[in-house]
Amino acid sequence: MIEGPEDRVEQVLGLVEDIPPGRVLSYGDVASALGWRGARFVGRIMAHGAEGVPWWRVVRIDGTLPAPLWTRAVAHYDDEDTPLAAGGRRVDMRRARWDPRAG
DNA sequence: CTCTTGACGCCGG
DNA sequence: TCCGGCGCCAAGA
Repeated sequence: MIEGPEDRVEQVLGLVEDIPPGRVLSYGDVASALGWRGARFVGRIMAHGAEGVPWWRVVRIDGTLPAPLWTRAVAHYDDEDTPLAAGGRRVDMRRARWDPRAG
């Protein structure tokens, strides 16, 4: 199976769409789940082609997102009852982190 | 080809 | 807990 850049984008977006409401994955989680180690590369894909996918379900390892994005994401977290921590300033990774293998 | 730029992550202080 | 520094790796200039 030969994988080009296009396929990798498809794999990332496909996995992101599978994340259940109220749960999240870190950029690194997405990368390792697909067998890579470039978390930044996942971030780059999200920044460029994440239209149409639940982008707010992919956060940093510490449960945060860049300020401008966090502002928009909070509304979704409220909808999906995503567990937050630190006074609503970050996702509670211990409870919200999803295991792609367990499904 | 070299240098800069990130929706990242780990390690000190 | 909150920065700052450094490594990482593909894309663009």
